[in-house]
Formats: sequence, C-alpha cells, structure tokens
Amino acid sequence: MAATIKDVAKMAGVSISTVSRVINDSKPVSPEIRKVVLEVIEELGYKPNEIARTLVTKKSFLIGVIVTDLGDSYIAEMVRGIEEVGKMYDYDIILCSTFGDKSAEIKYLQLLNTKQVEGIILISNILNEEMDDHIKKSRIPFVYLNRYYYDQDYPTVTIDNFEAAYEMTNYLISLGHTNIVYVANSEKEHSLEMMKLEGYRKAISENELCKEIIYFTKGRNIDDGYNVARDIVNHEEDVTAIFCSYDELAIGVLSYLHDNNIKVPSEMSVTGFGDIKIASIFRPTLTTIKEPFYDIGAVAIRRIIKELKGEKMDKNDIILPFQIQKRNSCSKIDE
Amino acid sequence: MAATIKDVAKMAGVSISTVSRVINDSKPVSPEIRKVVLEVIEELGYKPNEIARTLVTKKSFLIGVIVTDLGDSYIAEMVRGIEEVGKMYDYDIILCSTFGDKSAEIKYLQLLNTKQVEGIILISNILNEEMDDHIKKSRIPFVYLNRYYYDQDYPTVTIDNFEAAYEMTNYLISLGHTNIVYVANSEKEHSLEMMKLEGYRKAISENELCKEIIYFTKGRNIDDGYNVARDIVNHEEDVTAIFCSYDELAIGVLSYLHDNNIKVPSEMSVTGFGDIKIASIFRPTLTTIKEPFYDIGAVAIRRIIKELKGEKMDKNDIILPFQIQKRNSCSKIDE
DNA sequence: TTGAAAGCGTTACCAA
DNA sequence: TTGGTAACGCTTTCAA
Repeated sequence: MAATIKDVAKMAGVSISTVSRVINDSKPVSPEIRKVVLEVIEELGYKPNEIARTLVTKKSFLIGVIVTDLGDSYIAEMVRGIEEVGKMYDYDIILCSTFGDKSAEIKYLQLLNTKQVEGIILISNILNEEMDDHIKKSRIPFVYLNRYYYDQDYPTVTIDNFEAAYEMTNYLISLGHTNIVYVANSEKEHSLEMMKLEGYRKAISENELCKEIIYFTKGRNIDDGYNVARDIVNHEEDVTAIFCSYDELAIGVLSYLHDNNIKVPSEMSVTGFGDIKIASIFRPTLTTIKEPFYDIGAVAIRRIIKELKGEKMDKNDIILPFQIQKRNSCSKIDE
Repeated sequence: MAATIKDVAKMAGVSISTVSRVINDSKPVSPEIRKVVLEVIEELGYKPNEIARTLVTKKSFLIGVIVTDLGDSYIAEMVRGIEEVGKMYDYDIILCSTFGDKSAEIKYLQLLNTKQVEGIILISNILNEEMDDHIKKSRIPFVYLNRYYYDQDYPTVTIDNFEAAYEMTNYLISLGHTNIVYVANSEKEHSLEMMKLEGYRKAISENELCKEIIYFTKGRNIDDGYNVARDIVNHEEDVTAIFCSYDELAIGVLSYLHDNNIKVPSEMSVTGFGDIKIASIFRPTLTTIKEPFYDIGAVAIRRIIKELKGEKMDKNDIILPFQIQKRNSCSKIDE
C-alpha cells in the first residue's frame, strides 16, 4: 500500500495539516519542519492521492475528450494538440471514442461528469439535441470541434472555410485552369460544406472563362472520391482540375486516376482540403489547404483552461489561419 | 451542484445506506423502498460521484495508457483496441503521450499512480531501467506493447516476427525472386529486428539460388526508406525485390521508386511489415505482413482486466496470428 | 430489511 | 506557525 499523508505526519512527528501545508505551499511552515517533512516524503516516496484531493477540492485536473475515432488521422492530430497543451497546465485527458454511435456520445458525457472532469471537448460530426440538454445541464466548460458542421451554440475552433475554398479556387485559376470541378459532400446539411462551396462559386463567378461544375458525393471517404472520379472522367470532357472538399476524397480521386493511367498533374490537377497526414506522403503529393488540426486541439483546450481559471472569454468562435500547401498534384496548364 | 446521495436519501425519506444499496444492488432492499428511491434518483438525475466511490473502493475503473505519439497510425490503432475493449468492462483510459521523452514516461507513470489507475499499458520503444523500478514499485497490472523491442521481464502481446519474416521471404521466393534485399533497421539493439532478420536469413539459406543482401537504415521512418532505396538502386544490379522490416520504410522505398520512374511491381517488387493504415491506400498498394494492432491493444487490456479480476495468468507473452497481405507492390518474375 | 457511524486520503477552517 | 477536526460523497461494517 502506498504511503499516505498520515504516515508522513507520524514519521515526521507533525500533524497532517502541516504535511498538507508543505505539499501545497498553502500556508507558512517553519523551515526546519518543512525540511523534515520533505525528507520523510522523499524517504517514503509519498505522492498525494489525487482522488482524495479531488474529492475535497473539486479539481480533478481531468478533461474529457470525446471523439468518433482515433483512426482518423486528423482526429488523432487534434487529440495530440489537446493533450500536449493540457499537460502544460497539469491536465490529463480521459479519452472516449464513440465510433459513430450517438448514444455512446451521451453515455460518455454523463460518465465523464461522474468522473468529475473539469471540461469536455467533443470532436464529432453532428451535435444532436439530446446532447444539447446534457451539455447545458452539466455546466462545465465545453468546446465543440468539427470539420463538417457549424453550430453557433457552442464555442469552437476552426478556419475560414469560405476564404480557404475561395483562395484555392483562385490558385487553380491562376494556374490557367478554367474547367474546375468542385467535389462536395452532400451528406445531410453541413454548413461548413456550404461555406466551402460558396467560396468556390465566388471565385468561379469572378472569372468569365470559368464555369461551375459541381459533383456531390454521398460520403467523404476515399471510396467516395474514387467513385466520383470515375463519374467525372466519364461525363466531363474538358476538365483539367478537380478540387475536393476533403483530402480523403482527393486521395480517392488520385487513386482512381492512378489506376486508370491518367497522369497527375500533367493530364489532371487535383487538390484537397485538410492536409491530413497522408496528403504529403501519397504520390503524387497532394496540393491542399492546410487545416491546423494540432493547433485547433491546442487552442480548444487552452480555452477550456482559461475558462476554468475564470478568465473571461472574448467570443465563442476562434478562427485560425489556414495555408495553401502547394505540392505535386497540381500544375500549370500548358498552352 | 449535482445531487448527492444525501439529497436522494432525504427526498426519499430513507438513509443514505439504503440508497447506496439500491444503486449497488449490494444488499436486499424492500421492493417498495427500492421503487421510491429509484424514482427520486430519476427525478434528481442523480449519478454517483465516481471520485468518492473510488476513494473508498479503490476501484477507479481507469487504465493508464502511455504512448509515444498518437500520430503513428499503428499506435492510434492499438489505443482504439484498448479503449473499445476497456469500455466493454466499464474501464476508461487516461492517455499520456510522451513524444519520445523518456523522463516524461516516468513522470506519467507516477502521475497515473496518483490518479489511482488500476493498470497501465505502455506503448513505447525502449524500456529504461529507471522505469523498471517504478513499475515494480507500483505493483499494478502492466503490459508493455512494442513493435521494436522484446523484453522478457514484462507481459506483452505480439506476433511471431521470425515466422512472419520467414514466410514473407518464402512468398517472394515462390514468386520467382532470388535477389531479395532485406532492409533492416539497425537503430540500437532490437530483438524483434533480429528475429525478423533471422527469419529472412533462414528462408534465403534454404534456397540455393538465393543470396543474402542486407541493408541497414538508421531510423524507421519514410525518409530512411527513401534513402536506402537510392543506395540499393545505385549499388545493386540484379535485385528484383525489396523486403522492408517496417511499412514506413517500404513506403519510402516506393516513393523513391516512383520519383525515379522505376515501375512497381514490374521492375521491382516491394514488401513491408506491419500493414499500417497507409499500406492499403498508397499506390501501388503495399504487400505486407499484417500485424493486428487493434487486436494487440484489445488483448493487452483484456489481460489487465483479467488480472484485476484475480484470474490467474497463464504466461507472460501472448502471440497473435499474422497474415501475409498480398497487394499490388509485388508480382511474379517474368521469365 | 434498515440505519448509524466509521473510514477512504485529502483540504481548509478554526483555535491555540 | 501549528494542530484538531469537519467535510468532501461514498461504501461497508455493525447493530438493531
């Protein structure tokens, strides 16, 4: 059994209050006594029991993180950011993966509450109303991270999706492309998706030579990209560039083109959105919009910790900068 | 403030002992009283405070998981397995990433102890002696997961690396390859690495037409694979296949070959080891040895939970089956 | 079947 | 500057 504060007190010949004071530096303790206590602590290898501490202080130094699936590299990346910054402030994270199960989401929310977490970060696609209730009830700091959907009700950290799509489209135009397909994901109503689409539209509309060509996919996985690429290749004649609303789709498109001997970028330029891990590894490397997933996680937990410390929050949403990552899947049109 | 057991007791007009009994089903309670208590619990939305519970029962239902970096897809995969199985037994996980910092490893080990975790899974490369001390001292169930190194002292879950390399080499030989380069990672002493190497050697030695050609890399990242591929291409004439001891290296090799217009698999076959996520996505898709990372995590936590339940452990190491994943990076030699 | 009370390992208040 | 003690929210004896 591990040593307790009592053991330390006894061995040091002082009261437990005194021991508590030296470990917490909460009240003055005479130098001599402090020294003795410290020695005993060292000797016994004493470490305060955080559970007992939490019970009285209400501070668990635990943040709950609910994610759909760590298997998605961008989620793992966000969690990295959350954890690393959390640790800087002595916070640990309890991880809960739902694997897409909405009821699990609620279950974990409650569970985390019983474990006395001080804040919760949810990385998920869609917030259902039931969740809403639970979150409001458990009035602890909450941040909602999401690559797909925008919900005004909760603080979030994101990039300017409209601007990003607008810039990327303009980049393609600047390369000489005029027939640029935009591949959007139509699964349910996704505000972020709409913003991206509008960004593309704006850029296209500003250029007389360009025309809008939009394809919708059911999902946003590699397979969906693969399938839509077939559609595009079969139905479109003059297309020279495909701008996908997610890297996953772009990787699928690239795979289809590879499998069908269509050269990228000489015959077709492809761009993505996200800069997930594989984007820089796949051949050809993918030109894409870098969403700072690590930073998004880092900023999210930073916000929670600030709130915990009672600092007042400026506003709900935090917009982080994005970048156009130029790589090899994309090139100038040869005249 | 959330409702406590006291609130429930008061409102139900019973003692807290009784309430405790109904939530735990620990002792008989008369049906009528049980009903009343249950109603009050419902009405108040009462959920027992797990922290208080842990303090008395010593059961935190928390397992600590220390990893180097979730960014490695195979680690994320292991963690998925750990978490999903853990949840089946009501265990949650506290995640700690060290990002390669050995001192952080020890720090987290202690930290997790103070948080009263009931078991610890370490996913890391090398176990240093200092760790050893701490683990032994904190006599809680421990499993050591590792893709690189074998340590007899701790329970682990792995595959038969020797056999896997032996089979893969034979597979290449069966395809008609005789000049097969094995790319090993020489970073420090890695027992697993040695086992793989011996598997390759045995297969080669059993076939008169084959000869051993071994290259060593410093690290096991994609870059290391890229560089070693250049070496191989520049120094070897008749090589038709490259067997890499890690998928990461194989992806690097594939990238180099792609960048230098060497056709895979027609001009060169490439195989890996691991079947990390990207192996099936990259083009050409990678023929490799599938290590069941998810299952490894799942079995690891299963073992811990068993130990927690007092079931006696058969033996330390658990060997899981592997599979040769045949994909497109590898083909028959044309005569 | 029920309730009272001790105890889990701390912190924090109140006296001394 | 120190020590005693209540309290945190719960489980678990022990009596009744």
